[in-house]
Amino acid sequence: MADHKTKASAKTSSPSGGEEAYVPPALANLIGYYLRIAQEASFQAIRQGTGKSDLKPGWYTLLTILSENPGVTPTELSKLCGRDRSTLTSTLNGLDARGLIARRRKAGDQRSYGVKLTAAGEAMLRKLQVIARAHDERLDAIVGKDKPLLMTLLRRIVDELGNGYPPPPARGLGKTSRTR
Amino acid sequence: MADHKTKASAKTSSPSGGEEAYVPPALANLIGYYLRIAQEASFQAIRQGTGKSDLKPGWYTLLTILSENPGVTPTELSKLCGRDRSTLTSTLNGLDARGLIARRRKAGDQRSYGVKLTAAGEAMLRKLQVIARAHDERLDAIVGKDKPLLMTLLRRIVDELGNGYPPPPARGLGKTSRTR
DNA sequence: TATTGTTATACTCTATAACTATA
DNA sequence: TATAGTTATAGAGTATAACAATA
Repeated sequence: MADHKTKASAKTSSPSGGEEAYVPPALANLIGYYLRIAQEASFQAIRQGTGKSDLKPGWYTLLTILSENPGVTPTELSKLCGRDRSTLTSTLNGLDARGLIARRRKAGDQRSYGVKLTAAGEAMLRKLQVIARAHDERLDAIVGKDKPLLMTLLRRIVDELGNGYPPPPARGLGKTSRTR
Repeated sequence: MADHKTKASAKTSSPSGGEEAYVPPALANLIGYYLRIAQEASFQAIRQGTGKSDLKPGWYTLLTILSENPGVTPTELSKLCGRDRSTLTSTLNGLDARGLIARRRKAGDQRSYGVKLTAAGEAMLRKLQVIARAHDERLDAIVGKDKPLLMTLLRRIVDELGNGYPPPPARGLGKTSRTR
């Protein structure tokens, strides 16, 4: 269920947001826990910005990457955003259907194609940027002068955890496949 | 697809982890973006700890809350963890099936029941705690002396974003429309 | 009528495996 | 054979709406 309209007990709107989040004492000092709920709060705030509109927050990163790397192939794109290729197909279809991207057959290789933003795609990206910027300005205001340090710490977490700690199951010579 | 066994291009294991994450320049200075990828890296690292085992990382928070609030009802529990009640049912069933929790009918109200950890549930929680602690120690090592500040900042983000910013859509006493 | 737990359903995101058409 | 993109399928995770039992 979800009594959202049941009566006047009307919490905010989402079950997450609203009131003060209860934090289990045992978790209150864990970086990992706060990383999660802070990210959740942030993401949820963004959703409120895009709302029902055709702007899917999930597109933002993808459009940004496309904007900065016009002509990439889906496989390259999947590596850039760290997801499996197969997860991109339907999103690309959606973007294509909305005229936000153009797929152009590669000259040399008939199997592949390059993806780039259309004018509409660039426009959509700009709209999303406005939302993203507004959101991050709010975050900037919250963290204030400590932003540089916060960014440093988060970057360090990404860099140090990001690499396969349990070292690559050492399965043979990985022919240099690079992220690119 | 996912040619994980196709040949020697062998990345780490997950498409996410591995190599250095590519960060689109346009996003590199956004707190929200780094919040997300840092959280992703953290979560992914935890998964490596639990692996295939019967330990679902998602259980940790729930078991912790139950441990600290023995006897809560599902509805109370859903409020404590900020999710809709309906999302708890299947998880509780799973925990129950594994003998990790016990459901006991309430005396006063036949509709509800209290949930508490069994001995096995406490044991499972302890196992998860070991993993969580190890993980957070790694994070502690990464952030070093700046942990207190990092925690303060993350907490501030949660607190300030967490509350319904777009104030409750001011939807009047809508008691009318009910489910059925 | 209101509330509790549950069920049904759906949507997002992501993954693996297998398929096709090239190479 | 190996690679590129796609399809099929699956599984978390979460949401809303509706239901039956009980209050």
